[in-house]
Amino acid sequence: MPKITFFNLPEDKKETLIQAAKKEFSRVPLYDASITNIIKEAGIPRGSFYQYFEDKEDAFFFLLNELTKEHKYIFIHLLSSNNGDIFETMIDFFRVIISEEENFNFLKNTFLNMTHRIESTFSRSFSSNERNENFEKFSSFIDKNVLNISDENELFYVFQIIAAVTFRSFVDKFARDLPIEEAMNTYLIEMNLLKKGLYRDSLEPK
Amino acid sequence: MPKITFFNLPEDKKETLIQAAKKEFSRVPLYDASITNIIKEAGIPRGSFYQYFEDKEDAFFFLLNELTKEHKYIFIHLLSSNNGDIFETMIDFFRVIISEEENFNFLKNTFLNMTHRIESTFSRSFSSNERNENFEKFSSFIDKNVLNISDENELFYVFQIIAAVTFRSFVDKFARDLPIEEAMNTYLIEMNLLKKGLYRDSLEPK
DNA sequence: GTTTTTCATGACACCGTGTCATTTATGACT
DNA sequence: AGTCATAAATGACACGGTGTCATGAAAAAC
Repeated sequence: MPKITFFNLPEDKKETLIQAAKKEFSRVPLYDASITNIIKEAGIPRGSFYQYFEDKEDAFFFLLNELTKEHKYIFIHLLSSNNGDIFETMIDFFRVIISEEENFNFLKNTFLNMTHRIESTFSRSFSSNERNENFEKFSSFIDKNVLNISDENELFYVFQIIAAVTFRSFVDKFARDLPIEEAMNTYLIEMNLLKKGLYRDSLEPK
Repeated sequence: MPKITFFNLPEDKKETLIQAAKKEFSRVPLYDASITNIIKEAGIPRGSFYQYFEDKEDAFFFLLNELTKEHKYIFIHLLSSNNGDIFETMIDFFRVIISEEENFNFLKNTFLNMTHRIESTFSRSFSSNERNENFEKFSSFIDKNVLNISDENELFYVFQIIAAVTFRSFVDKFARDLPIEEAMNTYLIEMNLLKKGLYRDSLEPK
């Protein structure tokens, strides 16, 4: 978390700083980003940066968190407009994220360098890798009737699977610079395979 | 790829260097690793390191590639002993990898900092995110009768899905330091969900 | 208007990387 | 066994980036 000093900053200076950081993290991934570039862009002295943030990571995760909050809002909205259908929601959500122009390069750098720590932060937007408040909250919105689960417990694993495949699809989209429709087609195929299952039931062939 | 000079090295010196690098990359992930530590451990001057490798990454990916070759060998062996059943094979494979004592910390650091580049390298052991020779080769070993696919083309996506979920399970195991049996249980549950499908067919309720 | 707390600033110490000029080893050819 | 050419070894050093800290300015409190 940024230091209190950062939050006390006048709105415009804060915004300048945020934009400068965003620009640098859009240029290169976290580990290649340089504080020197950020302060040059923002026009502040080096010492000030450390007045506001612990370090480079602190600034990065602050931005990522902000972005994630927006995504979470979008996700909940979509879930409700799809009447709790998790698959339809994921498909809509996938399209929204890969269509974002504003954050394209930031997202690209982030997805292509998705450490576990980054993934955990990002996951908060639509699922979670731990059973926390978030999971409980989302869980209540989900239509469980259409899911092939025997108890509430299995829902957690269903989430995990969908999240894993979705993450991978994001990475693929950015890594291979797929056009939106091509990424969507692939994602749709994978979601359908997930729905119907990968295994053929030997009792009812075909 | 390491430079020719490295491969020309006498076997024992090469081995010393490999062990030193492995030790450093087991201590910390790629980006935190220091060449200084590696050369100190190996007892060679700084300049020599650059005689052998392009840089830190070069050494890391060399090690990762070596490890991946072993994994690939294990995977093919398991696939054959399971008569081409991809699910049984993955489950055996998962257990083998998380049980490795020798490379535990190296793997942990690698999985928790799985950039796209690292994932691509690692993927070569059991699948691939591109349709390359590897995929074709593995494809021929797979028993497609038990899979719920209509054509050879869908097999690729089935692979993608299984790989995504498996990766995520690896990361989870290392991130939460799960005991082997607990990680196995979770993995089994997820593989079963993948097999039977996440969606309930509304035409045949329950 | 004085004291106290908060914020701004940039020089600097520190550390790691990658380079390069110089030295040393190897070994082929005569 | 000497000359030459190629390959390998070496460590000092330049460069660049990070984080700190002492000092000064500003704001707020009283």
